[in-house]
Amino acid sequence: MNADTPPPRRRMRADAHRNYERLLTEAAAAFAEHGADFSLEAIARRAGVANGTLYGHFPTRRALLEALMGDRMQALAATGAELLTARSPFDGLATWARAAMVHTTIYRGLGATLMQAVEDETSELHAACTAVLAAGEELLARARTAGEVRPDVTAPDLYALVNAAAWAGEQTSPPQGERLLTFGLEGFRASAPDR
Amino acid sequence: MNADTPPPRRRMRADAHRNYERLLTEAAAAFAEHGADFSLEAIARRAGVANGTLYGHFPTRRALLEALMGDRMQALAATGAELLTARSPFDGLATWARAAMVHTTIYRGLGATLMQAVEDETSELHAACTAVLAAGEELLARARTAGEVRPDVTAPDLYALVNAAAWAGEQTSPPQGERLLTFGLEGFRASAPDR
DNA sequence: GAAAATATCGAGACAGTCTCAACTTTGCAA
DNA sequence: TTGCAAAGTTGAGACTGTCTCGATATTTTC
Repeated sequence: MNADTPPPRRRMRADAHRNYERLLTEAAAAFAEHGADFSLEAIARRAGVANGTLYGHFPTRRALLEALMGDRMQALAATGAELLTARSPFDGLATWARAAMVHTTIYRGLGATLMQAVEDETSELHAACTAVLAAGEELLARARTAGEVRPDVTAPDLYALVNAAAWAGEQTSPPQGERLLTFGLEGFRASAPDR
Repeated sequence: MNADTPPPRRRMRADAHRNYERLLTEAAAAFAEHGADFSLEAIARRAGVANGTLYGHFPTRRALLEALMGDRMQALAATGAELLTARSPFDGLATWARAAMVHTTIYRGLGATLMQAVEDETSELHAACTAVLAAGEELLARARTAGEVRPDVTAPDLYALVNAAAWAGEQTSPPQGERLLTFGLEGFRASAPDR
């Protein structure tokens, strides 16, 4: 994954590219196993590189997380677009929301970063977040038009719900994210469908 | 607040009690201003005490937070009991949930501690959490009986919702906790009231 | 194949958590 | 009142983590 991505504008030196990839790989493994707060120093060590090298490629933890999440976010947006053709607009929305929650849960503690990225225009992830938000908005719009969700539910509401549910799931021992998400989605529903 | 609370079993030495109170006061101020992650070292300094003294009284950050929250939690439980007489059971529940969210928001980043405390039987706060959960359950039960909430909504669901909404509010720049809480509560509502 | 450009290295400054042996203060009992 | 054991405090220091930067090494380019 993320095989040939030279992130800055000009081409990277061969050794630099190697280290860059190695760092991403190790970071992904470490974050998946220990959460998004795992020591950067330890990641550099695991990647067989001095910590200065890590900071050279990724000035902040967020930059590293963002490099890791970019593709994933785009994929999530794409999934959203596919679900636009779901039989029931509401179900499409709900399915997507669940996928988004799984996505957030990939690294424990990731939610906060994702919430910040959406508001911070300078974030590498901002474009990806915008795409995700747009995907959410399309799903919402369709459900709204079908009279299946309340007219005042916004894409940021959906985004916040997904991340908050993921957060709650991380805090509870039989993870409670699913339940919270379900209730929240029910709350989005227009009160009297038709029957 | 918390004027005369000798927390351990045997009476505390006068100077120890003084320091204990001083630490609580400074910690409350610092956490309120800078969030629950504020440096313990700095709190000790502000309290005019060596950091070893702080650790002597509060072995962990959580212990300090717990000492700070105990009374507050009990008060929240009491508020719940009062709201049992609200005109509409659902409104009583909703009002209480909002109060609980404000309560969680007292220190930025507190939510995680509160979520852990409810599950950890060894926590100082566990009893207080249980009281809060019980208060929530009573409000839920009343609303359930009145047919105003779904039968499958539990007190832990309510607790998780409140804390998750508080968390979300901390992450968003016009705080979105209120909205999320509202949607969640709507999701708790029984589908077809009567009209 | 050597200069220029680009990366890496790792020591060290800094901040935070937490511990512990030496020291000080308090309260009680004679 | 005194004095001493118990209780409490102190602050240096071990440790972990973040982040920077001058010296050094590797690649690329011509």
